[in-house]
Amino acid sequence: MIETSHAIALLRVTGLARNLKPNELAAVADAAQLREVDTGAFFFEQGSAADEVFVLNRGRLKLSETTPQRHRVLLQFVGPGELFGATPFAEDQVHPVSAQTVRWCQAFVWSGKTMHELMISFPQIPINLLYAQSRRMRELQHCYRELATEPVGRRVAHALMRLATEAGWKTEAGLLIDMPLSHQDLAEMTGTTLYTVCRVLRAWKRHGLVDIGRQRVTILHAQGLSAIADDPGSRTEWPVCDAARN
Amino acid sequence: MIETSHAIALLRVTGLARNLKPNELAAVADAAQLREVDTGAFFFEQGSAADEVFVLNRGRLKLSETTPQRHRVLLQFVGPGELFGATPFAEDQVHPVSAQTVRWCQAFVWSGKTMHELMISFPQIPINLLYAQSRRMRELQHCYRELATEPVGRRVAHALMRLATEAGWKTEAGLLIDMPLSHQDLAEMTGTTLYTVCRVLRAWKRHGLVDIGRQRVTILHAQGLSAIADDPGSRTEWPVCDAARN
DNA sequence: GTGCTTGTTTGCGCCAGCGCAAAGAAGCGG
DNA sequence: CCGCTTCTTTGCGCTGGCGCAAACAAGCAC
Repeated sequence: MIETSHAIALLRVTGLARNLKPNELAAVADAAQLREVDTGAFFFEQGSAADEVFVLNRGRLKLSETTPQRHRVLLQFVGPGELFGATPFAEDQVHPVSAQTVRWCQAFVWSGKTMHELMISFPQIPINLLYAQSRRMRELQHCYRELATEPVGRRVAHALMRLATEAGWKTEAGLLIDMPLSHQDLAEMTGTTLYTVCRVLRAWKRHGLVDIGRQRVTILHAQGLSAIADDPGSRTEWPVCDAARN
Repeated sequence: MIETSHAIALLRVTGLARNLKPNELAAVADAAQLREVDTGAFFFEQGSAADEVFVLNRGRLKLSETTPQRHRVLLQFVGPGELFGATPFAEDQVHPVSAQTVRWCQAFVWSGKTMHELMISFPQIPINLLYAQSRRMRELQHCYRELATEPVGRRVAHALMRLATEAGWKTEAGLLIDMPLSHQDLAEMTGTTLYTVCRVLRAWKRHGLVDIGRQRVTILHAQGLSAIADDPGSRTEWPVCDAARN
């Protein structure tokens, strides 16, 4: 009942509730709670018990995994309409990742039990979830392949391009990535260090490809970046030190 | 009708058909074809149209992705009872990976349309698929994290331990990984080169941890390997060159 | 057997990227 | 405005791992 028509409209286009009839959609929405979390706080933390499914309504958050040695890996940014924390669908009910917000967030929440009942009642739901997972799986496979085979520069360029599609904001200067994004974040996204990210970005700035500020990146020349990210031919190599040291 | 009771028994415990009633299981089995593929041949190749879902009945195969630059990444080995090629559940119906057998294989096959009908009729199926995907997702996330943060030695050790659980064969000498497995394969699994894999394995052989032959690895001291793979403390570093050059 | 293919081994040189250390610089709270 | 925290930048030295080249070995076809 608390859900506004706007929120329901979002749910409709979301992976979870696509192709549901209006009354089914209402049932799904009615079964949800809304939960709000402040900037920098967590929806859940790695290792904690997992018995809820989330769909983000407003805001943005990051899913990351921390190793025992305090290394961190940033697996995914989640934006409005996206599903996250769908771990009740695994045997051990423990969150493998942490979900930390990047700004104020609001999300739909279903308990594992509720969601299971909904899935039994509306077979379209597990099918939708399956599609969403498959898409995510492909993305992850792509990142894995990239990490295994591509040099850093490419990986960072590609990460920036993805962020731009997810959260790009057209300004007069260029395409601003509209969220706080530190070099550390980029490093954790691309399996490198903040030092290397800094050198890469600095070199690109010198060449007029991007503009950088504190936790802020603007893409000035998207085509150029794409070329670095994807172009399989010509300048396949643009190593970090060459770029940084001249 | 062609399915033997043995085959159906396998299907039953498989991710796909778990918790189905006997008559439902029969319907699922009846809707499947059986397909056989020789050693080294493909169930499907990267880039080809994807409109089928597979469950492997006998044999073993590998899923790999090749980049435009001819680099290859080995994403997963598939054994009996496991699902693969479940790409009809994504928008663009193109296989992102190749499925090459490692020995003679036999698999159940459903067309995308058939499977979709089955999923609508038996909601337990998409739920099962969702569970299977989630498990796989976690594995991939783990490999990604490992590739991003751990040194080669660890990654190779961990790959071997996983292979041992999937396809280990207890012999008098030790735990034989019961499939043809080249250094190249291991390199593609762990995001390194065959040279480095060779050096690592050679060093371990010298220390009595493993025994190596042509496309054959036997684990002699599983505990030692596990220590290298997982132990977060003590000898967190066992770099390749130190190990190889003394 | 002989030759061929495919996989393994190793020396050697090298370089992409790491990571410490230390100095800026941007923002925030009071 | 001041001090503190967090983020960014850069010099510098170093090393883990790459990758060529070339020899060796195991199996397979005939």
